[in-house]
Amino acid sequence: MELRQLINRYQDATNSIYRNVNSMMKEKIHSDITTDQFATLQYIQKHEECTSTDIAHAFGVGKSAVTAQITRLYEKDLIKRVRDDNDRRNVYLFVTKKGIKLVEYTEEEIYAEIGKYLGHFDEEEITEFINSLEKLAAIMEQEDKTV
Amino acid sequence: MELRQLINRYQDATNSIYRNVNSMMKEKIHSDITTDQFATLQYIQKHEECTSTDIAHAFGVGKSAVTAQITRLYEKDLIKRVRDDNDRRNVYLFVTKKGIKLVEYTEEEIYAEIGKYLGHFDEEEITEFINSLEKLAAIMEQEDKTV
DNA sequence: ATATAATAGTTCACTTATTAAACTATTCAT
DNA sequence: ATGAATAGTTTAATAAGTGAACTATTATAT
Repeated sequence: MELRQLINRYQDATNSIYRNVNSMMKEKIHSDITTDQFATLQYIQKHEECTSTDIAHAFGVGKSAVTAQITRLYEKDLIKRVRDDNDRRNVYLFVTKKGIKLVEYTEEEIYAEIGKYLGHFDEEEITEFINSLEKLAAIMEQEDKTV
Repeated sequence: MELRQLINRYQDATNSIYRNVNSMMKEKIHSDITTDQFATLQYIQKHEECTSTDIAHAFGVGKSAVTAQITRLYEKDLIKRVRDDNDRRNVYLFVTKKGIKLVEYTEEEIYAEIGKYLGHFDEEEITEFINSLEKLAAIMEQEDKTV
């Protein structure tokens, strides 16, 4: 099997998955926030007390993009901004009660949906698959640093 | 292993891969077009004589988004729009010579890069991995239709 | 001790990508 | 021949991103 063909298959499959995950997420988010905003909210919930800079690194975007993003969440009362009194440059981010409710409810729905998909795979196939994904991710991160 | 954990691992890995692929593509596209624009250009090259509607379906976006997208490519002299004389509603899309050059050159670079990543996997692991990806994609497409 | 660097976050101006609705032009169907 | 359907575009709005300039604060180096 040729590299070129494998890459095309990889591209087609990941594009299709990406598109489907996105539209599924849109369906499951019963709120006026976008999938991007939900991803950021979810990140903040999983990394309480994180900063804008953390998010910028995690998502690979500039700080100004994050400011805009978290401002949208802030205006919807989904997150809190808490200035550090020891180092007043830092602003720590927290999810509000309203935000936690939204994340938890939406995650339930999304997990149920993904569970349905994964029902078509047996345990071994899933773990092998995720192991390969993680291996690929790790290689890419490394390759990035050495450049 | 719990579903929730598997999903988190899946999410983290795919996010990381998506981010890395994107930034790698940005590096490799030696032109003033975005990764989205390149993806559209690549699609047109692989599906010569396709229409805006085809692209809208393939990428899961509205027709007006595609009009905007292909207008950007058109203004950069990368594609041609050819009105069908038998059914003058249709506009068929073609990549110009300049566009073909850009796609071919960039694909070389991207394939070389991805080849480097895949060098860390053995043949069997890759095909298993891509098979699982395609299976997941197929399941999602189906699930979508039944809803 | 103070001037200079660095860091964290925000603002600003601009571009890209997207949506939904209204619109034009054309073809199909009864 | 009229009304419905289709293909594509335009328009107005929003979201998301960049990069540069800016504010405020802290660290460092002579």
